[in-house]
Amino acid sequence: MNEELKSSFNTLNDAQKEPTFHKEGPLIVIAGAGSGKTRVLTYRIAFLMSEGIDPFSILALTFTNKAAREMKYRIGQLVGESEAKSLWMGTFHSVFARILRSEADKLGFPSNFTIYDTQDSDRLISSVIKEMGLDKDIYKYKQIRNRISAFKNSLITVKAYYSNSELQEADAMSRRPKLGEIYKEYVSRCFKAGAMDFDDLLLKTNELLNTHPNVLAKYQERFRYILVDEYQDTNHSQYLIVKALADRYQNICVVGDDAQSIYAFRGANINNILNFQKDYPDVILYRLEQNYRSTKTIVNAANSIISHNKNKIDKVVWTSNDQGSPIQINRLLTDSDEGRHVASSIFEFKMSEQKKNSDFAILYRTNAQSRAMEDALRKRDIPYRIFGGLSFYQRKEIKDILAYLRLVVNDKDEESLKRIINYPSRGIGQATIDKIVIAARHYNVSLFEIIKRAEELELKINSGTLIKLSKFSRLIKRFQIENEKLNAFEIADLIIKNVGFVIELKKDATPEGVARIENVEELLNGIRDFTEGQKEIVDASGNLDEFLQDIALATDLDSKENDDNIDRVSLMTIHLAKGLEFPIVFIVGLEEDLFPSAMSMNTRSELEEERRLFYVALTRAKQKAFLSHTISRYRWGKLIDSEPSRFIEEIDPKYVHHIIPTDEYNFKPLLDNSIFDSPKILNPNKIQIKENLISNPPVKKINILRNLKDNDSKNDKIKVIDLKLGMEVEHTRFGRGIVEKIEGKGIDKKAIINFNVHGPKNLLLRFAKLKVL
DNA sequence: GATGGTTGGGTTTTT
DNA sequence: CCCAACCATC
Repeated sequence: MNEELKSSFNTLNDAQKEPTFHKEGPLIVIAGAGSGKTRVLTYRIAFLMSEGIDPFSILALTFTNKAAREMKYRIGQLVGESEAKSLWMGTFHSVFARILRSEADKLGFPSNFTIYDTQDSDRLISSVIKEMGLDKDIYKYKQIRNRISAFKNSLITVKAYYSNSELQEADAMSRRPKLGEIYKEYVSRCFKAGAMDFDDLLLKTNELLNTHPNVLAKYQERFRYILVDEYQDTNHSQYLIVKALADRYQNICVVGDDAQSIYAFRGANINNILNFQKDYPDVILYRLEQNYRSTKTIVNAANSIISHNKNKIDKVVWTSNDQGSPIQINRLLTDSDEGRHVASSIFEFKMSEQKKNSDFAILYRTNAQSRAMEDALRKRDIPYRIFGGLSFYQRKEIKDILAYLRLVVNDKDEESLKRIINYPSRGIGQATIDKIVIAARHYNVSLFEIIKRAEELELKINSGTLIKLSKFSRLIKRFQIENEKLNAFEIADLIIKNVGFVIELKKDATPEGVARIENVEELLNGIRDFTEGQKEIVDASGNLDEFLQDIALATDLDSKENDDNIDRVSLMTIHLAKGLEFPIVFIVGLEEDLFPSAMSMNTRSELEEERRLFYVALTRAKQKAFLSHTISRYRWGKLIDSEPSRFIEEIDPKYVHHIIPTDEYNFKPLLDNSIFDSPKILNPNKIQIKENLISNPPVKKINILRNLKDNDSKNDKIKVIDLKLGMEVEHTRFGRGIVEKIEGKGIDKKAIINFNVHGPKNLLLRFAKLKVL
């Protein structure tokens, strides 16, 4: 080992060194938040390589491709870039997709199989339900998709389903006796389309390893050292893959934290980590409990939250960092107030403490919450970046183009074909497609095969439509021929020009339409960059197959980040924030039914997962954490009252500081006349007691606004702007508009105002920031 | 038979 | 607010 490497190993603490230098045999690292588990994995791989182990025989499975890239880079810095390049590193999905492509023939799939995303799966399931003549209100495609996904993640194939009477009975009981048939048809349609969904990438890997002992032996020999990050988030299917591959040499290293298990909804099984010691009796368990990331306040507050969970491995996360400042809890009136509060806090921090935008993160439970934050940040001219949500590759205009590209590579891909056969509109409608579908089922061939041979088959399609079909099939065939000669960029450019996407999109001159054209340009630029990049890789061709494979599993978190260095605030869901850290973190929307989500309050285990999610959120913060909740929030375009999340009370009160801002518009007058009185800092428990006194008998849902109203109806001090029909008004956000309708009385008075730019809006006047002109 | 407008229903989290 | 299914029109 060279001196330089040796000295970098000395930056590890003793607890971290032990698993890093563990040589042979299974090990598990239970690592608390911020305890440097990524460092351990990185250094461990560097250590193995410095011991002379071939990087080609090391497999490291990470949770995101970005994490893999970063780790590879850091290992490259430690042991040399060229060495690090040969490491097998990536997500389960991307690593095994790659293996499946090279072994696809053994499973009867083409090596350039298509990967169906969730939307493709949904559409396929919907059409199966429709074709089977089932009631779509009973057989809801989303529920069916979730159930099929759960089956696949537990390795319950169609065959296994039919030999399990319990599952069948459960479905019969829930009025879905045909579920097995849908499952069967879905699987067979995917197979015929040469397509795998996300779950198949794992399921088929299991199938491959189970049914081909020679293939299993090959990969067991190759991957002599296997490392798995975020092991608490693996599902049964992933667990079995790892178990099979590690069986020969047992050099398996898993790292995880049961307190951060937040993917049970996707089939993650916390027992994988809890039972690891049973699977590998010789395992050595290491614990990393010292947190290097956060202040004492944050670490202790997080511990106090997680102590409310019953199901957990006992460990004590501690830190020798400073105490830090208390966690601030802010109560705001509405979601837009919450946005303003976050934006102005960031603004003030930047002024007073010289912080960069990238020091801040805003974390939320659902993607929909980003909007209020974006609006407020934009108003303050604070640059931001949103991670997740609708990813670039999921946008309609991009998916349309990708559908052409996918169809050219794999013309059996039914979902792609259906998507673009009449886009841009070429006069091939639903009735024609239905006939083609029937014929395809009858002859047991793909839809495209039928279209190619439409004229020779007697399909009862009129001659005009037949000509249109033949034109379409010639178009695709021409692209296929060109694709043999061209690289990804050239063929994509050719297709986009020939199909006339841009002309189609230019019909829409709205800002959104213009943005779509820009997205198409961005896609082309992306393909060009990809093609250029592939030239440097030895075995790569830079053709369309490779590009589609590359993007099929790409996420926003993976791709966009390194392409610009603009200093921005990060916005993302808590799920996406796992593994990341920020000096200052805002966790917004801490309200019952939102966080914890209304969907996860049925069982204790679901609630515990929400609590772990909150734990993850809080432990992202290095220096300061701000929590906020609102009294009412727009949901589905309606104002909904909300009560504070139970999680707020679960934090040990020693570490929190409740704040009611007084500078918010409309907020102070309300307070002055109400139960809140003057103190700025108050204890939420007190409020609750008072409310319960006011509204007798105690109401289950604490409705602060209603209580205020009752209080105020006596002295009637709330001022609601006086509007009359036809008045012209100005709104801080929507601009100018005309009052079209007024309804309700007093504090509940609402008005429909038709805004010049934003169209008609129904506004609650006690909140609306309106000025009469 | 195709197209476009309207309505009504549904929204957790992600590879 | 966004998407899918439905219905009326060309």
